[in-house]
Amino acid sequence: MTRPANDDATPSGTATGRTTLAQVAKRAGVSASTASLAFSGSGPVSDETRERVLAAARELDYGGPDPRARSLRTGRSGIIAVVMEERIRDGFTDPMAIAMLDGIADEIGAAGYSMLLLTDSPDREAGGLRDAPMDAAILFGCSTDLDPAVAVLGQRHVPLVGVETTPRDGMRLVNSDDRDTVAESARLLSELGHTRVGIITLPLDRARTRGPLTADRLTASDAYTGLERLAGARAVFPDAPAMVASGSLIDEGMLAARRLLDQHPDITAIMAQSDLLAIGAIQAAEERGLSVPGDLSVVGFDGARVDGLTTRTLTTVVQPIAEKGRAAARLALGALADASDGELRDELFTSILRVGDTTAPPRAS
Amino acid sequence: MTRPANDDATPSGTATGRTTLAQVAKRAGVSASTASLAFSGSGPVSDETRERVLAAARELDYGGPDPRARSLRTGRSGIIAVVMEERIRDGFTDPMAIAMLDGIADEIGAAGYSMLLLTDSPDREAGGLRDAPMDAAILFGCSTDLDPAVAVLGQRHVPLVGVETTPRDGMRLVNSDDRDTVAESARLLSELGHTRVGIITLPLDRARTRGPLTADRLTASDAYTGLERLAGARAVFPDAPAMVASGSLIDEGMLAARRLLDQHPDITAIMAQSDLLAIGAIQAAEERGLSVPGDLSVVGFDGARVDGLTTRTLTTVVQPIAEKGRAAARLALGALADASDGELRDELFTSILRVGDTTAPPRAS
DNA sequence: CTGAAAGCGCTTACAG
DNA sequence: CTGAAAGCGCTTACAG
Repeated sequence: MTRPANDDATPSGTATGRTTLAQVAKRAGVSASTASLAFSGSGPVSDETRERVLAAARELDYGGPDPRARSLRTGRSGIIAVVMEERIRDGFTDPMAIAMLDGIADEIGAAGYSMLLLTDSPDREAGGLRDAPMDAAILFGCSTDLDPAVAVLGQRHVPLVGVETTPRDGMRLVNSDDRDTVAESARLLSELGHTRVGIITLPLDRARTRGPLTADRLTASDAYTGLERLAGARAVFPDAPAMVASGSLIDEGMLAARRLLDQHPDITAIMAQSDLLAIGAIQAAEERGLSVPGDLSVVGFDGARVDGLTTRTLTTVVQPIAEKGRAAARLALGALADASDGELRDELFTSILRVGDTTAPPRAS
Repeated sequence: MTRPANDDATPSGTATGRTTLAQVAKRAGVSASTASLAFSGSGPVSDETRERVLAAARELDYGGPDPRARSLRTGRSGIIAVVMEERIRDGFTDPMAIAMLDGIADEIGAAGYSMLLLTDSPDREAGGLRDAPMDAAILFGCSTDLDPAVAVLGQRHVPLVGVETTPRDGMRLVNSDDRDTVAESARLLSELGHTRVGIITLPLDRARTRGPLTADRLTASDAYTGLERLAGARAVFPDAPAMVASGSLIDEGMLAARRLLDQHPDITAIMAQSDLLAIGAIQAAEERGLSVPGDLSVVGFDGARVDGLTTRTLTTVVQPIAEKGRAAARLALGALADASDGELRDELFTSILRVGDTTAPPRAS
């Protein structure tokens, strides 16, 4: 729909004004093939010839082979797309998203590829998803609903890698054993003697609706990450009340914890589905005079290093987030190498429960 | 150098396996031109013909025109690059960077373009800067040194827009009046009665070296943003001691403030060059029993909404950061529309001093 | 080590 | 409203 307009100052048979490889070759007195080889370094060219070509390029102010033309010819654009389901402002307030993106960029950059950042906001037409050049795409986010993006990209036959998403046909996956590790942290609480535990979850629908988790909402949700972590907690505490946050934010953790403590004043521990939510829960507890972990134990998830919070060590599940990003990038790059795709396998990462100073036995009541 | 390898499963005269527009046209019984028009919607095609083409596409599982070919033909890739000088992990811990990126993405997306994210880390070969397709580039960061990126991109004749950077030939600029607004916040302190003020600055060199700002370091630095804000503060307090932080982080603000308070125990106010640094300064003050603003006034810069810090309102300079991002995107897009480039002007934004509850008269001594 | 030729898949004047 | 033709700028077998 909205697509770069071409105005009219562009090709139509006549030159565009820009220097081309052919012109450089002519000036250097060699063929276009040789000039091409001189630039790419991927063929046998005498040093002297190469020098002549590069000199000609300098004289003509030639900036190197046009990536657009190369990309058409080679069938590769050198671009890997990363698709987030939220707008940048929301997605990147989460340090986990940033750390993963960093891992992706690392691996992609080392392979000579660049990263195209696309958002799959529900309110916008597919945009870059439909039109942008890309050799593969990595999808991530809280995964409430990536179907539209998957449909568009699948239609284009772009190899797809999902991070923390529901398994889907024709899509490689990078996941971690969240359910198990959350269950492990729940058992820690259980062994400490806790029996009444509250849960703060990540968003469970696209609208990011806040509020108590009802049976209806649970059934309606398809938010992979949130549901997995919830299942882990409820494996140990089947009846634990849960409050849904509208994002992985400290402020959201505070809001949810306040409501949880209001509605269930008897809980002795809170399991938060992210470290930011956990930090918010701690702040909420402290603002009403509850000490952590004396009066309330708090468990997080992520193992995020949060700037400005050096005072205490959160009990949390540390996930290898940058490594997950790198794995996703490797899968995406791998899908290009093998046309056969057969060798590529989903990657399942293991996280580790780190016991900090925010958990303790419940106060004798 | 490192450039997507072509392996060998690619074009050489024979088909690549993927369906092409020509095949779709043939099946629909129309010419390639008509099929193209049916997809782009930019020409007169009867509804019935269009339907026939789209049906043929569906039957052949054709995902739409190949962006690589379109881009060669039209001379546009539909991609705007955003170049940060740091690695993603570092650049995106700054909420200002994220907010600006959000503004950029907004405007770029609305115009049907996508955003390529490149980093210009000193330790890596130019990477995407040299090879990636792009129609224009936006450069930002703390601007200690963007010269290498500018050189590479300039060589490629890519239109350039700099945000908060030193003016440079052939590059459009988006800046704000930081020097003036920082001076204004300094005058606020002065009018409250402060005479001994400490400054915490953003990084002033590529290595992001911490420590007291000496005359030598000041001379050696070319960090546009940091130097401008420093000049504003010293316009009012010429002799104010300054401590250089290694990033815009709460933890860095704490470190710098501690050293400042150690070395200059008589200061009654701290001017920080970012809100995160200011928050760190407040924490440092409180950890040694100084109350803010009773014992120490603290002024920030940015007007960032920092998650988890709802308790107080920082006195700070609020800059229209997302608007700056949008302006940068508009300039980049504008550079494509006008080949003539003549209409495009630098954009200078105005920030506003917001007086919060972290400033007060100095305690009578 | 170098050159001539073909063609990647599309879009756009142009002519009807 | 539709078709035939040209060509965007490059890279890559292939032949020498």
